[in-house]
Amino acid sequence: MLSKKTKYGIKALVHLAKKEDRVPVQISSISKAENISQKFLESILLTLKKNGILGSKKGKGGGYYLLKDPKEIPMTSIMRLLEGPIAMVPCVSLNFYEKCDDCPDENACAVHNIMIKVRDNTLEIFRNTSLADLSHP
Amino acid sequence: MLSKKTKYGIKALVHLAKKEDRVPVQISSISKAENISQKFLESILLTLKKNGILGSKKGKGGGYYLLKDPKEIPMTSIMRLLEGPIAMVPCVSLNFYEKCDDCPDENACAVHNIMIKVRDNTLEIFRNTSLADLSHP
DNA sequence: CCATTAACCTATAGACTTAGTAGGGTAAAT
DNA sequence: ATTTACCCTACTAAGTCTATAGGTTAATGG
Repeated sequence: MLSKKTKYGIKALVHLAKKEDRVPVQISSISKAENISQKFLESILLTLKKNGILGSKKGKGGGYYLLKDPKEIPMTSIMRLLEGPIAMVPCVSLNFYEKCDDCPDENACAVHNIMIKVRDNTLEIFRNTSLADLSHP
Repeated sequence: MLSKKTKYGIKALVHLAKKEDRVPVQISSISKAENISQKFLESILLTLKKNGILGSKKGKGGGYYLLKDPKEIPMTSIMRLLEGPIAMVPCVSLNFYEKCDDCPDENACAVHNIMIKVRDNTLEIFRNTSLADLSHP
């Protein structure tokens, strides 16, 4: 299940991508338009900023804006940043790998093998979908 | 992320599917072979029994056994039973649908639309994978 | 018929995560 | 100087996950 954090984060990014110019948008503005708790959204936008997706400007007329072209922001980055691993099991995760305690041999594990398939499939979708694709469906 | 409940459940089912005959296998036996806490496994097998996947026999020589041919048990059933929805968001779930509080129009929602893609892809894999496929890789 | 075996059932608890809330501090425009 | 809005820390209520404990019921063997 996708966390609300990720869901809200994506919605906010799409909101920003839909603006043609790069004029800063205020948190309160996004929060109202997308029905997201302002304080919660604040923390989400902050992590997006710290990870190089968003820029911000303080003071009057300030707000958040995209640092890159929406075409250059793939879903994989957004998901890994907000949600964490894309794989359903840590032992098949590319970026967040962890060995299973109970599994003596990964290659012989039925769960492992099918979850690799699922991961590859999901990854393919996320790799081929950018923020730009999300913004004009 | 896949819960341990689901993971253990799949492992136990594969374990049973690998036995050629339908002789009952005891919880303790599966628990040892698969490195699963016995009591936890007990509750998992019980829900599999209540939902028509497994049969059981009490007393000496008792245990759990598959009720159907492994070919006839698709991953979709196992996943929905143990893990719940296959979709990443309730608003794109076929069997566990729920409307989002924050979303005025599902069809206009970017998250909704990409998650439908992911769901369809994952579903295709799970539909075309049976317990038999898991058991001889 | 009685002892043994193993499934069945209920309750509970510790650890962890989620989805926020509260409340202020800091920097930059005007 | 004052407004505006970003930035940060801490906390918490609720829920889920992963079990554990302990007793009950039913089948089998002698």
